[in-house]
Amino acid sequence: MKRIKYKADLDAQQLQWFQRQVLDWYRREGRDLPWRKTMDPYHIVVSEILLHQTTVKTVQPIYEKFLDTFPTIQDLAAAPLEAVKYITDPLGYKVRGSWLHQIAQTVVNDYAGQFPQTLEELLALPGVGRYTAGAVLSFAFGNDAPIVDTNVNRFIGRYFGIEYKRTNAEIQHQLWAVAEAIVPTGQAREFNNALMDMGAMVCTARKPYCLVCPVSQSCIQLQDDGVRAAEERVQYRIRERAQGS
DNA sequence: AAACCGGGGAA
DNA sequence: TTCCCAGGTTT
Repeated sequence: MKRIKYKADLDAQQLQWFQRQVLDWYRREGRDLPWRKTMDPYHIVVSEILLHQTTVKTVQPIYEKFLDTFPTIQDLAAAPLEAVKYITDPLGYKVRGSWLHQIAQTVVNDYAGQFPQTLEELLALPGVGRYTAGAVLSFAFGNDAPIVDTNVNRFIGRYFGIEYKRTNAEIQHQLWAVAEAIVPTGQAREFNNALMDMGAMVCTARKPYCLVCPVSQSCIQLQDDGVRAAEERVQYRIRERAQGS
């Protein structure tokens, strides 16, 4: 795989290989998470907003408690804001409780309880940016919509040789363009989850597990780091394993 | 483009 | 202690 900046740089053959490797790995090693058992857009939105800058482990019990307390979007819309914040505030970023409350009221009052299914309408909801909108479109509605969260940002940034740590507009545009170009037709739900799990479990922020990465052989970042860095990375993980996780 | 919001876990 | 976490909004 060559270093790419635009989707025109993608080689169709190599892209197909990449998609296959990532999907196969996901079917073997992917995480089984509560919000992956549903396609209800209400459940998806709740999970995604709770997951903003918040770890999966921290969110899981809160997610269960939230839906247990507000089983339907009508329940959430009718609840007092304080009851919502009581559950969500302990996570930090305390504005998220009111975001969810407002979203519920908007969907119930303006959309007859049915979530909007267009990018534009979703982006108009409070607390819903490009990532969350893409998550709803792909996870709930099965659209071939891309997502770029911190995991995807890092994984495809490294693999395709994009300077993912820089936050300027051009880099972000490139990452989104690549994320959109690599989604396999009709498989966005599974593939987007796979990309996130790769970022969370293999292509980690610190000390990535290149040793067990299914696409390491064509990773630009690994090539740039060189053989010596790659070897050190492997040795680090071997020592770690010897000490017993 | 940079600041801001935040508690919690891992290194 | 620092770094990082399924981001988005405001300045």
